[in-house]
Formats: sequence, structure tokens, C-alpha cells
Amino acid sequence: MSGLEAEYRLDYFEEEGFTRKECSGCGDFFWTRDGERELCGEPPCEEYSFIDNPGFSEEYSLEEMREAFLSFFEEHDHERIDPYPVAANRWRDDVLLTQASVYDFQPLVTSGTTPPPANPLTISQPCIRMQDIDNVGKTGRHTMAFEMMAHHAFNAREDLEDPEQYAYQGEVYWKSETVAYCDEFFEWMGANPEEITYIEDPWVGGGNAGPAIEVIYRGAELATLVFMSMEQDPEGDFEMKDGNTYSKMDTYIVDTGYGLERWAWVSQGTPTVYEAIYPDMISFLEDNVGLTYTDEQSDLVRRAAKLSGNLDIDAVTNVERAREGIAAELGVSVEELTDLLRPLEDIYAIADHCRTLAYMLGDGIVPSNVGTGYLARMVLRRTKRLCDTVGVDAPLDELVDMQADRLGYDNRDTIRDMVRTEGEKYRETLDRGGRRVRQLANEYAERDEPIPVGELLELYDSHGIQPDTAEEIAADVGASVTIPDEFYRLVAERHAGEDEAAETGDTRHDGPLAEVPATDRLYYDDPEGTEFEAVVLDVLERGADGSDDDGTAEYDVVLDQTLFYPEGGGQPADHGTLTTDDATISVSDVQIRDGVVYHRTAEDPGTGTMVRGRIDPVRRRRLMAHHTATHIVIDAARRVLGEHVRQAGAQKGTDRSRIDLRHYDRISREEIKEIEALANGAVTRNVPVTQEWPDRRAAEEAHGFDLYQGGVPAGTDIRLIHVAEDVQACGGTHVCRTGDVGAIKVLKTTRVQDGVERLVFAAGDAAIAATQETEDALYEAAEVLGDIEPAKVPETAGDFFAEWKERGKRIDELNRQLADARVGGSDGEEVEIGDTKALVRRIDTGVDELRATANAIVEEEKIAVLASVGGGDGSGDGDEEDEGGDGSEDGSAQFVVAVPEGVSINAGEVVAELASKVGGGGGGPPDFAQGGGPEGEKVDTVLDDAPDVLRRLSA
RNA sequence: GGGCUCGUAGAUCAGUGGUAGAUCACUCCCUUGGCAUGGGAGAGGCCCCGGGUUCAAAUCCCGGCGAGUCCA
Repeated sequence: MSGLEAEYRLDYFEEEGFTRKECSGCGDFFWTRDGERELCGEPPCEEYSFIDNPGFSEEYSLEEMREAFLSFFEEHDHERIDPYPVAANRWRDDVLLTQASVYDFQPLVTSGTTPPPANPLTISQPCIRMQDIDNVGKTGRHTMAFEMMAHHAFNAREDLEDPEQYAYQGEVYWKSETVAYCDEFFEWMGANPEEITYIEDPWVGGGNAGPAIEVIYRGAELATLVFMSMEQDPEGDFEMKDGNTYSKMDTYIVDTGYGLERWAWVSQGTPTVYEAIYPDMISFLEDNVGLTYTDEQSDLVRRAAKLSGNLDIDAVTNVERAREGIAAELGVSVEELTDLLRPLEDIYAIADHCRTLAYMLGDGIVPSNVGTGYLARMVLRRTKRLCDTVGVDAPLDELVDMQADRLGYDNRDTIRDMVRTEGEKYRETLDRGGRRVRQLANEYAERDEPIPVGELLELYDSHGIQPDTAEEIAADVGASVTIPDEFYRLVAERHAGEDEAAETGDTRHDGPLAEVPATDRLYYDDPEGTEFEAVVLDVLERGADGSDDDGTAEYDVVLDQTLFYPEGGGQPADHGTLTTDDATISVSDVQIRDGVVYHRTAEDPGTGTMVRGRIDPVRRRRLMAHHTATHIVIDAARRVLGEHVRQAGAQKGTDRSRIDLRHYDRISREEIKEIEALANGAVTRNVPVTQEWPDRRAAEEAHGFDLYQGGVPAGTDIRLIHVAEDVQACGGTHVCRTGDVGAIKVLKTTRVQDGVERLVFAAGDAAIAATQETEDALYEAAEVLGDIEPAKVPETAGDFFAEWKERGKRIDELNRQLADARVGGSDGEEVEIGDTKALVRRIDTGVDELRATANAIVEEEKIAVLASVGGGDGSGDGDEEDEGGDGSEDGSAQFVVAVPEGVSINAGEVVAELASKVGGGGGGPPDFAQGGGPEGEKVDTVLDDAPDVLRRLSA
């Protein structure tokens, strides 16, 4: 069925006397030296047979095994390559984490556009797979962090017309040699060749496919040999298991994967992989939590581990079910087995998670709420919960540091700092969440209802409280909770249909492309040049359809050479003019596609014309200063904040620029000052800014991946910009010496996301201008405050604010006194409403004062009906155009009605009626109500009616 | 990148359009030989900012800023 049967008939198998068999268990085809063999060897067809029975001649630790593998392949003409970061999004944007060694070479190397660092090569690549996170610790073999040892060879077909179109040529080696290497390595390790099986298992992934072989030894899958050689093609001859058809590519790649942890495990024959790879950490944790087993118990644990390793477990729910079977087989109850295993499983998981964290943080991932940062946060919080559950009494940063130390990271202080900061944040989240749950639980407990699922979802989705945490807390206050089995599916439902983020890609230049050679770009060799001559190679009309720019036609002019810098790398395009004999045409935008530079103009200069180009020198100079300043500021920030700081985005401008930096904390004012001082120090030293075009491999070797702060460029050679000690891959234009930047001023910092800080800064003239703006604001403030010394502004403003508050209080107090005084001389307007007296009066003043007066009247056991027109705030700065007081023509009416206790009149109803007569409304509680309306001129008549209204409503 | 939640006294939070509140902390007084404690009084608010709706906005709507959280 594979359709690839012929692909597996390798010379090597023939020469070595292998036979092809069909597994009587699963039906897969496999190759073996053992003619009697019936089964493929892989669980569930066969069990692990290396436990307590190591499969190689020696036991290897993780470090020893890695070294054995790499040196074996080194001796067999492979070059050893340093591992790449686990943060794969540093060099590709389709994935977050490195999940296989071949990720290092996708997509640029595998597609043939960039040469590999060596060919063939060998590597042990740290990887992180989060898919199996729930199984870690439980199955005995799943880990989140692992190293994939590999040997890779990059081949291109030899019969190509133009072999130079790919960055590597010819065949290094292919299938037979790959299997031979694998086989030989097994033998070198002391494996019994008779026991190895090679299972045919075609591979499909990410639009590519090819034959592949699983290598099984003693029940363990120890290697996968993938022969990536096909791409998806509707016309292709090969139908693969995903139902699509594929055809052969010009390049074909040997992609192998040998799980370092599995190899170490098989060499030691321990019951679980964890004991083989984390012996120190496990015994440390066991001691720490005081975990001890009797001989009988450890025997049980051992047997259980052996059994669970043989199960085909894909989901954690299955683990629980599987445990029943295991318990039955061991003759104990599930509960007993679970109690016995749970702490151990947690310890295993903690060890694995700490290594994962060491990789992530060590490679400079900063915990945050997005991207890889979020994954790091999730792992950290999970680890913390595990530690709490099992009772580990050691700070998490120390546990992570144990792994970071072992893995040889030299930024261990920063790692610890990040773990502590993040741990603190988690504690706060838990505090906050705990309070929230308690409150909610109390509410529901009072009503004797269970907490509804909707609330649980909200707690998790919006406040980060795990449902089981909520359950625990709720139980403390006696509220019940039912967590539905499909809880996380319900969470997913809440998120369904939220990503419709339209691709707002720049379509401006998506028209037809000119069929012309790549434009000769002069700005690299002549960064200070502003004028050039060129020939118009092509003119493309644009903008008629797509843009709604009132239909004016626009043109993209293609020249043979240009000084115009096209938008790229966060640097905006140059502006300027193209001059022909007849006209001067302005260039408003410049873009580059496939090496061709398009100059956007409003007029057509005419194909074949000779033009004189002139770029706007001021704009360019400012952009260059800001670009160079960006490099300087990043370097300064790294020195001040730490090596983990890297660019998360940048935009240069003419009067200010911004860079987004990954950092785990807010940047303090002091740190900003330090960064500014360092940056301006670099400017003052006036060192040359130089460019070079080295081979990318040499560049990476010399400077590492930190080169790619602004993304990974394609191609064999890359452009590097040196600013003092700082080196970055960069395609932008720069000033010649740092002194040309002039000055650098950080204008502000904002937190654009958790874990990403934005620095806005200005360089050169713009820095001076920005400083002046701030100063202007300060001087203006000083003048407003009474022409004081600018330095005294903070103090004086403080005094003013304090006095302002003081006066507010005084006004309140005076209002109270005024209200009391008013009650005294009020006999005139009093009317009798039943047994009670009512005071009806108009006082044109603010609402606050009306209220105060009404309160004072009520104190006297009288009903208050007060009105105001024009409603000043009573503080009397009266320079409004229409002064209050000149009668009833202007402004809206306000009423306040207050009723003493025991009087059966509803103040709300009274106000509603009065207010309706001035075209408004009102209401409030029965003892105190407010209202009003726009027709202030009717107030007096309304007040005249008020006693009648009161009498009517008191009935 | 997207979704959701939240910004009120120093802290934690009530407050569903109508006079800004509680608890703790703080200050003072009383109780005590002193402390823990107990009783009483007081101070402390640009209700995050800016618009809008309304007679009236802490409250409703829009925008911004700040914080938290989940997902990819």
C-alpha cells in the first residue's frame, strides 16, 4: 500500500542478507537479519526487553551517550555542529519551538536557497515537545525536553540543467549509506545486530514526504531515518498516507533522528527513562520530599513501570484506564497503586520540566503571555504546582539551576532571576484567584447551590485558576463544584471563531512584476550619496483598481540602478525625485521584490529614458542616524538588562524610532538612564560603523544567532553591520561613524505585552527637538504656576495639589454651614402638609449645596423641596459667559426633594412630577430624590405648584 | 496575533443611573504596671484618563492608558 515498496529495496539490505517480512502483529513491513522473526519488534507487537537487561556493552549517561554518538559520526566524516536554540521562532515564523533537528535547516537550507553549515553534519539538538505534556512522568518514556541526535546530508540531483540554482550540489549520500551508518553505530555500541528491525514507515509532513524507516531494538524505537525527497504535487505519482499525491524534488535530504534519552535508557536498562537521564535530580527530590519505599513497594513500582512502558498510550485519560489493567495484573488495587506511583510520577515530571525550563530560559525565552514566552510560563506554573502537590521544599529557581548547570548554560543568574520573577507573578495570580474563588464560593454556598460551570470557565479563562484549584478552595467554604469531563473542550469553544484576523498584508505592490534583472543597489557602497543617474528599464501602471486613492494612476518605475532605499528591516523608504529632460517627478514610496526595486511615482518618466535620481538627503540622514542608533540602543540595553534581551520588533522613523525588547520586568528609570549613558558613550567615542558580507556560516560561527535580531536573511552571504563591539545582520543604511548619530534620547518606555518592553527614542536633531519639547512643557508649567523656577515645578505642583484638596474640603464644610444657616431664616416659604412642615425654596446653586441644604432641612423634621437654575458649581469663579443669577432664562433646572423619616411621602415620586414639568425627569429613593430638566424658566411656577403636589402624593 | 476579565481609601474589595461604603492598616482617646487584647473617636477618595448618552454617570456607550488571564 505504501506505493514506495521499491524505495526500500536497498543495496545495503541485500549485501547484509536482510529479508523483508510482514509483521504478524500489525501488518507493517520490516527488514531483519533474523529470518525466523515474525514480529516487527515495536510495542504493542512486542514488549520492551531491555529493562533490567541493558542493550549495549556499556551503560551511558546522557552526556556520555551524546559524546559517543557525535564522535562516532565525526570519525565517519561528519562535521559536528553546535545545537541551535530551542526557540525556533528565531529563524522561522511557522513554529514556536524546535521539535526536531531538521527544524534547524528549514526552510532555507532544505529548499536549497542557503547552504548548510556543513555537509554532511552531525548534531545533538535540544528539542521541546509540549504535545505529550500530560504523559510526562506517567508512561515511563515520555519527556517534554529531549535531544535529537542526528546525522544529515543535503543532496541535489546531479542531472540538473542549472545545478548552481541550489546552494549545494550533487549527492553526499543517500539511503543505503544512511542505513549502513545506523547499523554500524548500533554494532559499535555493542548491540546485537540480529535483534535490530527496520520498519518501513513512509513519512509525510509540512508539504514534504518521503520513504522513512523506524529502527527498533529490544522493543524501543531508537531512531527514525527519513528520506525527505518529495513535495506535494497534484500531478505527482506517489500517493502517500495523507491522501495527497507527491512528486520528487530536485533536492533530497537525509533527515535522521536518534533519541538521546532513549539510547541512554536502553544502555542502562532502568525501569523508566527518567531514572536513566535524571538520576541526580530524582534522588535529590526523593530525599527532599522524604519519599521512601519498602523493598516490596519498590519491587511493585518496578514491575508497574515495566508494564506501563509497554502500553500504547496517547492520552492521559488512557493512562488512568491503563492503570486499572496494570493494578489487576500486579494483584493490587488501583488506589494502592496510584498512591504508590503518584509522588514518583510527579518527581519524574518535575525533573523533566526543569530541564525544559533550563533550555527555554537559557536560550533566552522570556516568560510572557504570548508566543514561546507563554509556553515557558505554562511549563513553569505547571512545575510549581507539581512541586507543591508532592511537597518539594526547595525554591524552583534552584531546581531549574541544577539543570541549567548540567546543560552548561552560562547565563544562570538571569535564568534564576527569571524563574523567581515569574514565580512571584504566579503567586500573585494565585492570591488574586484564591480570593475570587472564595468570594464566589461563599456566594453559592449561602444559596446552597453548586458553582456553575460557566463560572469555572471564567475563572480559568480570564483569571488562570485551574478548575481543580477552584474545587479545593471552594470545598474549604463548603461550596460544591462539578468539573465536567470536557472542561477543556468547553474552554476551546469559548475561543472558537476568534481568529479571523484578516491578513492585512501590504498589497500595494502586488501587481504584475517587471521582467527585468535585479536592480543594482548603490546605497550599500555609497551610503552618503544622494544623486545618481540611471536608465528606466520598465514602468508599471498601478493603483487604478486596488487603491481608493481617488483613482489617480500611479506608476512603479524600475531602474537599472538606484540609491533609493526600499522599505525593509523596519526602515522606511527614501523619498526624492527622478528628473528627466522634461520633468521632475517625485518618488513617494520605494519597495523591493525579488531583488527589483520599484519607485512609486505619480507620473510616467517613459521607458528607456535616462533619469537623474535625487533622494531627500535630510530624510535619509535622519533615517540612517535612527537606524544606527537602534543598534547602539539594543547593545546598550543588553549590557544593562542582560544578554537575554533581544529585539521583538522595530520601526525606524525620521523624528523618533522604537524598538520592542524582550525582557521579563519593567524597565526602571534608573536603567533607562544607564542605557542612555552607554548609548551616548558609544556616540562620543565616534567609532566607525562598518559593513561586511561574510559567508553566513562563518558569520554564525563567529557571532552566533544573536546576529539575527531583526530576522534571518536568505542567501549564502549575509550583510553584517559592526557598531563598536555590536554585530548584527542588517540590510539597512547606516551613518559612517557613531558620532554622526549626534545624540540619543530615550523618550519613553511602555509595556507592549507582558515580557516585551517598548523603548521610544530619538537620535540626532530629533533627539534635541524631542528634549526641547519636553522642556517647553516644563517651562510652560513653571509659568502657569506663577513663573517659578522650572526645577521647583514638582514641589510647587505638589503644594498646589495639596491646597486644592484642602480647599475642596473647606468648601464642603462651608456648604454644610451655609445649609444650616439657610434653615434658620426660612420661615417665609414654609407650608403645612398634613402634620409636617415643608420648605419649598429656590436657591440657585450647585447640586452639592442643594443636597446639603436638603439634608439640613430634614434634620429639622421638615420636608425639603429645593430648586436651582443654571446650576453653577457654587465655587464662584463665575467667568462663564452667562452669569447665573440674572433670572430664569438660562440653564437647566435641578430639584432635590428630601423627606424626614416617618412621613409618608415618596420623594422620588415628587421629584418625578416636578421634573416632568420642566421637560426632564428624576427619581431616587423615597427619602431623598433628585431630578431636573432643561426648561429652567418654568421653575418658579413649578415651585408654586409644589405644595399641591406634595399634598396629593401624601394621600 | 486574537479572546475574556479587571482599574473605587495605604491594602483587599462592596457599590446595576439618584447623598461614595465596608474590613484591615493608620492617628488619637479610654481599658492595662507593660504587652496581647478590648472599647471609642478621627483622618484618609481627580471612583485610571478623555469623549459621548442623560435632568443626573463610580455605574451605560466609545476611545485611550494600566494590570491580569486563556488560546494559537
